[in-house]
Amino acid sequence: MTELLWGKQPLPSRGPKPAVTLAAIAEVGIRIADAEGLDAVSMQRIAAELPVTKMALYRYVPGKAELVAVMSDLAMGAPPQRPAVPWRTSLYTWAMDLYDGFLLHPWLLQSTIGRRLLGPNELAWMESGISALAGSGLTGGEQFDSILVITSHVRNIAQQSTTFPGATTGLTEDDVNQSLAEILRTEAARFPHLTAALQTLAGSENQGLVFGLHRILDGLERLIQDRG
Amino acid sequence: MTELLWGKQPLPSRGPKPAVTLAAIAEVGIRIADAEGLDAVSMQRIAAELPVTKMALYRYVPGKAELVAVMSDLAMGAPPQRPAVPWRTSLYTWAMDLYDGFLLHPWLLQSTIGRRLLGPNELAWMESGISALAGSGLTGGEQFDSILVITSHVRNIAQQSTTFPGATTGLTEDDVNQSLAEILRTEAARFPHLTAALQTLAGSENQGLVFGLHRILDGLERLIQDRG
DNA sequence: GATTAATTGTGTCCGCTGGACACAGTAAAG
DNA sequence: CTTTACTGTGTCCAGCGGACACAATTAATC
Repeated sequence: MTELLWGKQPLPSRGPKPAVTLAAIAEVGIRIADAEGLDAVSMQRIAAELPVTKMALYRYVPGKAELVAVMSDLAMGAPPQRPAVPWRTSLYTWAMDLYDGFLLHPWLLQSTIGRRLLGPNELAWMESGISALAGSGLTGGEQFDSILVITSHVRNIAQQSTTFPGATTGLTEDDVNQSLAEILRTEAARFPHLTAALQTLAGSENQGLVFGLHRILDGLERLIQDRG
Repeated sequence: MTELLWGKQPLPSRGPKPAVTLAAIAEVGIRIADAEGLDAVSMQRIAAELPVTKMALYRYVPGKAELVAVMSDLAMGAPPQRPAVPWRTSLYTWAMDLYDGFLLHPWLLQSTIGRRLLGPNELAWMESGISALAGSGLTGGEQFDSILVITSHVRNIAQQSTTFPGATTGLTEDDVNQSLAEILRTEAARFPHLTAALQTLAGSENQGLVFGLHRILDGLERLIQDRG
């Protein structure tokens, strides 16, 4: 599996030339996932857009799970190179870059959950985030935990804001709000603080993203200052 | 759908008595998901543990997605009642309670992602979290965003720490670490800061959870103090 | 050059999934 | 007693991931 992700496949000597490549297979999968969601990606579907049949794909990848892992690391891409700036600015930009990536390939939110082996691009993203905190005085573990908190936040905001084909329930944000309003019309007594909070809700684009990001960075700042 | 989640089903007058109930169906689903993961939950499987056939289930629920939604809100349960304490302590406990819930039913991490209609229990959790910030001086939107950040963090930590049947790739944390160590043995030059951070990594149980939680709460504290 | 061994692509088959649909049985209202 | 509403069952379908045997192709070896 690690060999697949890192492209360290020993190329065979004998036998017919392969008709396709793992990268080409993954790219087709990415195209389908981008257009119709991760659920639309099936071995049949991928093979249909290549000059091979479904079963031929299993010569390049052991199973669908592994293929999705390869697709994910490929779609993630390398993190943008940014000039060296203070850690706070650097992490802010890093988070925004990450957010952009998730908007570009929303299915990554599905495919990169839970414990998994890390590919070169995902590791490069980690390296990029960690490097911002390299001279901060935090321990290695704290650096990891810090970028983990930021990643979690970015992920969940992206998950909420994006409406990507196939994966969600097909509900618009208005549907949810309308359902909530209807419920609170009859059950407001059970949820007083929630009802009150909804009165003063002025939703603007990306507000949740920057709000949470600033709170996390404020918290990190306090820790770093206490250390220094 | 809202009627399903909130149990507002108009009970019919004529016709045969239903052999089961929606709640009973959902409970069987929860038992299966707890034991074997969400992927093991199928209509066949549920029906096999009930005195009905698969197709009879569709008399109680329109489809599997809706059933999972009902299961989720039911398994979530009501948030524990806690005594009134300062907002910071209250949110800390709230986050820990949430974490415990996710460990109890790990599949909730799968089933409660993305935009969805809210059931009574999930709404009660929100109410409980919001109420901690009711007198803090934050706006309603800020209160929402605050508990959203905390929820994101708790979710992602739970996702990482739990090894629940069927859903994950079946990798242990050692597998991941070993793969990482092997990669860095040959590719350390590409990931210098990451390699350095790994040197001073002292992983202890729940460290990531409390670390991130304190950073977020520190950030909120600063905002609240600035307001007051 | 002929033979052997390794590798690729194909076709067939399987169990499983969610769900559509027609139909028979049951209970209450008229 | 008839009508009406409702429940449960059996059959059928397309699609999924994948196991497996088999033919075709190519390079290394004798």
